[in-house]
Amino acid sequence: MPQDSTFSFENPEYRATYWHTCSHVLAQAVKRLFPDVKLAIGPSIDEGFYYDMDSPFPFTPEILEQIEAEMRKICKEKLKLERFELPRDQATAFMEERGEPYKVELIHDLPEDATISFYKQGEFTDLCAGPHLDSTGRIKGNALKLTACNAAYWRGDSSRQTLQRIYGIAFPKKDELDAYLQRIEEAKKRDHRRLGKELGLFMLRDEGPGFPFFLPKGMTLKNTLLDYWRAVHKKYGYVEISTPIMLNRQLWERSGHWDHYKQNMYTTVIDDVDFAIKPMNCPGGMLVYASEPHSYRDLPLRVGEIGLVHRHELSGALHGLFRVRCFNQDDAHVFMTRDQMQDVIQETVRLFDEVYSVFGLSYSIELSTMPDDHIGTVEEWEQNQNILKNAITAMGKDFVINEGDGAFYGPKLDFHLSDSLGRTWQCGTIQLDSQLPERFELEYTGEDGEKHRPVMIHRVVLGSIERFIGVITEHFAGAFPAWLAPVQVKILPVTDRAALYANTTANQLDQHGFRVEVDARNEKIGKKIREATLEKIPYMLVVGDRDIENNTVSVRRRSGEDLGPMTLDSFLAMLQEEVTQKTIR
RNA sequence: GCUAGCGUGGCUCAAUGGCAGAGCACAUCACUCGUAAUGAUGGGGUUGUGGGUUCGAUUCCCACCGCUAGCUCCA
Repeated sequence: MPQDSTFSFENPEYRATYWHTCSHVLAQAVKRLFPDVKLAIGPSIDEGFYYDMDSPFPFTPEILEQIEAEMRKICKEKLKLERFELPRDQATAFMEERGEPYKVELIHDLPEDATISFYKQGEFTDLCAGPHLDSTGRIKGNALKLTACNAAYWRGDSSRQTLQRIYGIAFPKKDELDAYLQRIEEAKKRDHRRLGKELGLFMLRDEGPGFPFFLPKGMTLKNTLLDYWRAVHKKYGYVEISTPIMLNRQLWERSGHWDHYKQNMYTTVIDDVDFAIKPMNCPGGMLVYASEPHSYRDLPLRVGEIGLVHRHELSGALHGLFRVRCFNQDDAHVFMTRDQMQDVIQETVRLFDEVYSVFGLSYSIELSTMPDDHIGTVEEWEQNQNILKNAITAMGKDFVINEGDGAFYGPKLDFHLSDSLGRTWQCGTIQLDSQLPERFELEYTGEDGEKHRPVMIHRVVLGSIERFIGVITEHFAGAFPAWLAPVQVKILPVTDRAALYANTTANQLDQHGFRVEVDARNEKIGKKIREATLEKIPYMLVVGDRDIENNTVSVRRRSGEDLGPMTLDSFLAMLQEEVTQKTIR
């Protein structure tokens, strides 16, 4: 591939090609150093590349350095990459001869009419569809780094061979690699597990793996978030309920969870009857709907629930607040007639837009379609998928299709928010469901006086309150906007003489509903400022003799901005405005 | 669950087959100070848990628990 201006590293296709060729260089280096290692697959990914290999020994950091050095050599050798094709039987023989069983399996599984192509660079040849750079000399050896080595299952199947995956990253310039590594370091600093500990938000203990404890400051954050959630939902016409955490087996059989979700459910026996702790809120919600008759005039009926659910996740999947075994879903079920579906979905997306914009979070939408393990007919699924598609298309929103990833009861729209590490987290979801109303025989009386079956959506905006708190902790690097900050104002008396004035000021702020603390320790003002800044408290009020005399407070932001002395009333007005507007600064 | 690595005061981290240490935090005392760390003194640890090897284990070995990275799965 020629390296002219159309093939800049900014171009995603060129970048993928560059990284893909890097993965071949990686494989070549490993084969030179360790001929016994068997090669599996080695693609480019969003950030860099990897190669899966079957090795009789683990790749230690020292070995990775050796491999990296060999890769640099290969780049310097400027080996030409040459493509050639072979018919299936010759291709198989070629890889069998080289002792590459994984490649043989890949060839075997290629479609009948597939072109089987290879890329050769020096003594090394790999099965590959391409494309590739024209020479290993195109790769900048000193801007290349192997970043990790981890386990991966052959073909992503946990019942098959565990392979070792070597990850790498590469750029055309050394400073771009340095900037990338710098960015990873920065991201580590805002890891919500670290900040959660430093800021006293939550903790995890060996006694309850995956079951987070919320500490006073984290609880304030969570409650403030929920206050906002309730206000928004009230505006959009929702009512709120709460359903039990544990319900009997019969209910879960009726909902389908006992058959489709049991491996993730915590169960127990009470008075010889099987019970399950709810992994989802829907069945309880169905019982509430079914508890009284409904008219078409009530629809759409929007019923919200902050529901605590428990799911038995694999121990290796647990990750701070991002992946836990018990969490609160900001759930809601909207019951409606079939012809209200499009409107309700659009209204829900508008609600999502409103909420996400408050946090300054961007998202992308994924449409997940019928999985293998599903209930309901194919026609119904297609019809429902089209309703979702049409609703968002009409709003001018883009989406990608995630084939076969729907819930077992219906297709869904997933909203993926981006975090500071560039990872995306599924938070919001809108799931269409005509199955549960059927199973629970939900009804409403139509205009015609006849009984009809409603349809419903399950939807969450924040997804899991816990995960969302993790996401925004990283997003804001712990410096929450004033409306959310667990402590909004810290009052810092300069000397003991200002202690009384500090307390009076604190009381006034408290009476106006602000969250305030006083740092009355016998420490220098510099130290108090330093610590309040590290605690990421939005506003510091320094009060000393001068302020007492002039009846002022000296205002400083956590950013270091010194707003100077002002009356408490001016400060109150400023803070009130910032909190009401939910300003991000 | 799988593969690899890790587990030392509240936190961040040293050290060693032979008396377990530092900084921060905490407590006490002095200092009363105006925008990112005042000083001194002191208390605090069965080195994740249980076994084993050894004269002696925090260090070596085994099992279990938990954590980290990734795979798988997912809000």
